[in-house]
Amino acid sequence: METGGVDKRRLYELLWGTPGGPRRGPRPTLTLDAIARAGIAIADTEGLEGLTMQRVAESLDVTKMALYRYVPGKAELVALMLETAIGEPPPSPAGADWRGQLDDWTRQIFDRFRRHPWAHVATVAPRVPGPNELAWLERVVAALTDTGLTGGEQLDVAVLLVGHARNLAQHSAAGTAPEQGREAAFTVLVRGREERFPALDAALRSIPAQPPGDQALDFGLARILDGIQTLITNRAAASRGRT
Amino acid sequence: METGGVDKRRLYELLWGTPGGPRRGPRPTLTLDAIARAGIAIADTEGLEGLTMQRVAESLDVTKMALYRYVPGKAELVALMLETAIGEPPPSPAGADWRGQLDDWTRQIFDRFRRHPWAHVATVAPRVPGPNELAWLERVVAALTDTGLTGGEQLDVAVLLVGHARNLAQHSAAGTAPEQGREAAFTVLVRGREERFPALDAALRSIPAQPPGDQALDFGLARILDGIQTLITNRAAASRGRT
DNA sequence: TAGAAACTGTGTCCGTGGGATACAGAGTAC
DNA sequence: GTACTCTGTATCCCACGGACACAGTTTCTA
Repeated sequence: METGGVDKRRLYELLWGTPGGPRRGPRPTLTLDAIARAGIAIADTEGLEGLTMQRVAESLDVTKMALYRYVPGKAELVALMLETAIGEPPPSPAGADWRGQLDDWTRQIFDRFRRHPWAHVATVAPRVPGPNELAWLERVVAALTDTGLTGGEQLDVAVLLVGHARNLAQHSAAGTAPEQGREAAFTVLVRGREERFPALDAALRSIPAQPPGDQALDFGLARILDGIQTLITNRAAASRGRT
Repeated sequence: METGGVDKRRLYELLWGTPGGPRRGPRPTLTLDAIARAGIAIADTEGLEGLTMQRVAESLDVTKMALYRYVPGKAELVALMLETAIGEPPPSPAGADWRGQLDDWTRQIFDRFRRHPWAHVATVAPRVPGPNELAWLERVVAALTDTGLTGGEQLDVAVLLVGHARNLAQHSAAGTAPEQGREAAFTVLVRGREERFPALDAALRSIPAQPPGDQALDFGLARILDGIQTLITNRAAASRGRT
């Protein structure tokens, strides 16, 4: 249960360390990558609660304790899984402006989070970011270079976008459940209590059916990008006015 | 460890049920509210990992198993804690337009999430919303009535805002740690690898010092509200053009 | 070429935490 | 007063994370 204590020193080595030269002793039968992928496979289907050192070991045909030769503990394993699951960022769309790049970026990372629902939980606690995670961040900042935004604002945009993608991926994963989306649950709860939630009742009634795709992702992303657009435009205007 | 299985039937009764009439047998020594508050006190200081049925029971001077007379399990306890910790939504600011209301709403719920960092984790899994949670949602939808947005869009706005507040509350809580904010950690990692993360390096260099307050919250919130503003304006213009 | 050193995988053990179950006492309805 | 029902408790079980000592294997060195 002790998933809170993370050995930062060893975790850094795990994420950023190089394979290293020849070593003495018997050859390792496993690799960090194989362990991470085995863990990802389990967590993808059963969630982080179903992720057990025992089960990871079983799927690799080793004993539970053998894993501890590679990974300090479960918390570090999850961190490694996260870095592997996110992977390297895909190439930016060629010839796109900042808006096109950020739009694509957000959908790409949304896709990663949706494929690995446990990643949301894994990213809640403050953590040591891995190379892939920093590479994704680099993309956002690079897209915003020369837009007039400060460095801090560029990072704020990244926080805003990844937060939205992560949040909506969670909703999307929840919608996969047989309960047919959150709106249905809301409707059931509001029914019979319309006088207590009048606006909510009206809103729910106006929704024709379960919207198919990632409508909430699109909606929020468009609002956010519009808002950034406004800032860039206003700042450029102010800058021109000052000179 | 079995925190995944939630008894929806009993959870609904727990959150929405009425106290009920006189019962036979000895009087209960505890109340649901007292249990929830005891759990909140523990989780606020030690996180959900430190929340143990044993510890909750100890702080109430009862046996661990006594709690199971009130709560089906730990998962349901956390759900009850969440509903209690969020509480009823505060009154809307008088005379504010939709933007003022949503701005205030977001900061209020941000405050709740910041005071109870475990709430982020507790809201990851799909769950049965309680009366307080629905009341908060009602506020957003009510604020957006008569803005021209559809019911679905009003809900999307709520998702967007609560996601942002929750996301930033997590960052804020992480900043409370002695590590002095995430930017510092990024800087350390980027140092020596500037050729790999050039844009990120430039952005980090341009940040003078740790910004004091909730700058990222303000930034994202302003962008989101600007984006909603744009949508409302454009739709109103289109509507006028059509008539 | 023979240790010696270092590393890997394993078996065993422990602490902790969630939860089931059976039971004794307390309070209420008839 | 008696039967019924509800409460709190004591005891038990199992799953899981992790420590530790040991045996086997490979490589470096004398």
